[in-house]
Amino acid sequence: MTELRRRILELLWASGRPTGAYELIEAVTLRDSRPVGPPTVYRALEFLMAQGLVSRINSLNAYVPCVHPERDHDCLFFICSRCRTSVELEDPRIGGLLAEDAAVLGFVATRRTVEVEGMCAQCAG
Amino acid sequence: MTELRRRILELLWASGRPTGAYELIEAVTLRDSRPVGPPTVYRALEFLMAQGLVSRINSLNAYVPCVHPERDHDCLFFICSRCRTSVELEDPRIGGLLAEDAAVLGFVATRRTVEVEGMCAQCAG
DNA sequence: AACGCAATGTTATAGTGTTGCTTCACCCTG
DNA sequence: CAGGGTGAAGCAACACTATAACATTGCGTT
Repeated sequence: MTELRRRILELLWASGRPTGAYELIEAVTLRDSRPVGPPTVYRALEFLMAQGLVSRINSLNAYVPCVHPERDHDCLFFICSRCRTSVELEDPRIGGLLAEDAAVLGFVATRRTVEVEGMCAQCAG
Repeated sequence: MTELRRRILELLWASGRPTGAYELIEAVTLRDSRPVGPPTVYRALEFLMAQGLVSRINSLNAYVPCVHPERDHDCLFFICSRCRTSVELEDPRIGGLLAEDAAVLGFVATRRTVEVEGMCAQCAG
């Protein structure tokens, strides 16, 4: 864990919502008062994802800090289209069903993406 | 359903694997011997998705024809990283669990993305 | 000092998607 | 048939997301 990587993780936590790579580039550039290129940030994100500290939300092209880095993440995301927040949840039953379906197909799974878009409780009123 | 939209749907079926928008642009351009711009293809894809005839695979930025356009699609995708094919499956139990989890959060779901990456039976040997 | 290695910097470019506006074809109505 | 409305498609430019290729830095080891 290096300075840059820690910084990006902090920025993600501080942001409180899924954050795009270019937003992070801008934020790091501002905070450190020096230009940071895309590859630098993408590499840091790649590292953080490999550690399970960050997840990518495919339907938004954005990144979020992972709530429970310690465990294997079976996590699903609920993404509010209104306020742009996301909630991460753990539901092992879903992983179980996916594993079951994969087994039927003879499919060897390596990664899962489960994302639900809609309106959060706050925004739905 | 217009000529262009039908053509794009045919190309997707013919391709047999998740296909990127720019691949489709190229294919239509070749087949019709005239240049087709991105907006044209993206609009057609949007239409086809609205009809439930096509789904977008977020983790690949690619599009696939939907296997069962008639039903509400609760579908999940198993995507082979080796041969680049994808298999669509229907498992209502997953939709059920997601609805349950959403209800706990007070979340009003509108769209789901469930994608599993790995190796298909053929490629896994 | 010389080397090896991992992380980061730099520049350019590839890939994906959208905006805004125009043009076309068709259908409807008078 | 003329005029007007509508939805689709054409077109140019641009915005956003991500990667390639190569150079540099810094640090630990020998």
